[in-house]
Amino acid sequence: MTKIPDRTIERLITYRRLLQKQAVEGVISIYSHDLATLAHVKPVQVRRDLMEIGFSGSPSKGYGVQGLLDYISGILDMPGGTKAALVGAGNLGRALLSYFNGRSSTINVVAAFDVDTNIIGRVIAGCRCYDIQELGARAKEFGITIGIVTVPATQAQSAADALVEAGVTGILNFAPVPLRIRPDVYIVQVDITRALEKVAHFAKPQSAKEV
Amino acid sequence: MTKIPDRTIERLITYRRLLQKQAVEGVISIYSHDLATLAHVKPVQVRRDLMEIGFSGSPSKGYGVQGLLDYISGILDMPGGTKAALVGAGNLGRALLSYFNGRSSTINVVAAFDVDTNIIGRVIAGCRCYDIQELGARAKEFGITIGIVTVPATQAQSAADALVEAGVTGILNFAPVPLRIRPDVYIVQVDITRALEKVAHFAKPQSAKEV
DNA sequence: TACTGGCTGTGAAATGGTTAACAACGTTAT
DNA sequence: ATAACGTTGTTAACCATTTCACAGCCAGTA
Repeated sequence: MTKIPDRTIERLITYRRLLQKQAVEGVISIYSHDLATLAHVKPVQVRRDLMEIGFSGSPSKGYGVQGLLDYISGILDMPGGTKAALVGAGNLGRALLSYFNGRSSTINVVAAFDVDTNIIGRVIAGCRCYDIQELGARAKEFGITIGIVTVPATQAQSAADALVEAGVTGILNFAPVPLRIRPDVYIVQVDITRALEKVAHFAKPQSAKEV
Repeated sequence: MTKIPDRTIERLITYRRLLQKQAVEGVISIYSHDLATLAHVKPVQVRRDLMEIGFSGSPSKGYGVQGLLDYISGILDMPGGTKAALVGAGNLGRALLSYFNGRSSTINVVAAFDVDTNIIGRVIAGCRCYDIQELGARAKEFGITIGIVTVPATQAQSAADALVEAGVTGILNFAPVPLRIRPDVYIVQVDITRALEKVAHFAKPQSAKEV
């Protein structure tokens, strides 16, 4: 199979979430048109995405919900699940721990790490917080493959370096700093300050009717 | 001025952040090459972005740091600053309140709203939490123009509707649900669960050497 | 002054992603 | 059985964005 584009993967994740809801509501099959409406995209986009991954529907029936769900999960998920580590158990880190935990059955945040001795040893959302020094050892122990960075900007690069050193192959970075990392480690930057500033800009009255 | 592309705005926000750091370090002027390195983009991308907004540098001197900073801020910021409301003062909402507060001088989260009577009345990061019923009144009182949605998925749509009703022109949505809103209200979706799943997918060993 | 080097500014090409348009097909109704 | 309908699968056109390639310019140098 050729490489699936980044944007398509994002939409597949959205489709899966919507399909899960449809499945529990007892929907057996769904048209590209309906899935598109739910996902806020055009029907042809849905059909193209499913073509991309090689999933076929049938005319007059649409796509089988359960079949499509399993098919997408087969593409997205790591068999056996994914174990993640969170580095930086401050306000944001702890909130994300609670947020992520139990939301996905296939991705589990199994350990948190920090430098603050007040936090080390605590258990947050069923997840123990260790000294950052132990990252390498615990990563091996738990089989951690991805890392979540929620430290202050000044420490983001070294946190990322430590994660790479510990063998992770993907990093979710919440610090507002572009990370410099080996190209074989996949990075997703979630820049919430930038997102807020973006909203502020486009919400300006001018941006709609600029001269 | 013609409309500035979405992606360009995102980069301008990044440039500004990097330039601020350079400015305090005493850097007077900077080449597209250097700014590009800091932002993890190509030099030509920087030059094209600055061309897009009509800012000129000089050969052999590069771009004036302070001048560029002011120029970008003039484009991005609302004169007089932007007031935001946060709806949903749960774990994530409270963490974001602390995170945003004091980070930007031009965007202030001035009020939080929730339905939980245990939370209403509390002050988090210098920001009082009101009953969601008061949203309309407080929005006018404080001059709120953008909203941040951090409620559970099931209530995201109604929270967004309430914000639009209260007159906001932009929404930053953290709930994993595509919002259906008037097209003149600008929405930025920050889907952290999707971001995590995306990392998990691309961190799969297979995704590099798929059959 | 005339020359050189390295930078900016920008038309043009390339790339990546989205949308239009339509052929092929299964289901239903006649 | 077959015609009509509405859907899928897909090619080709389209659009936005990025990148290339190079002209124009400014400072420094002989």
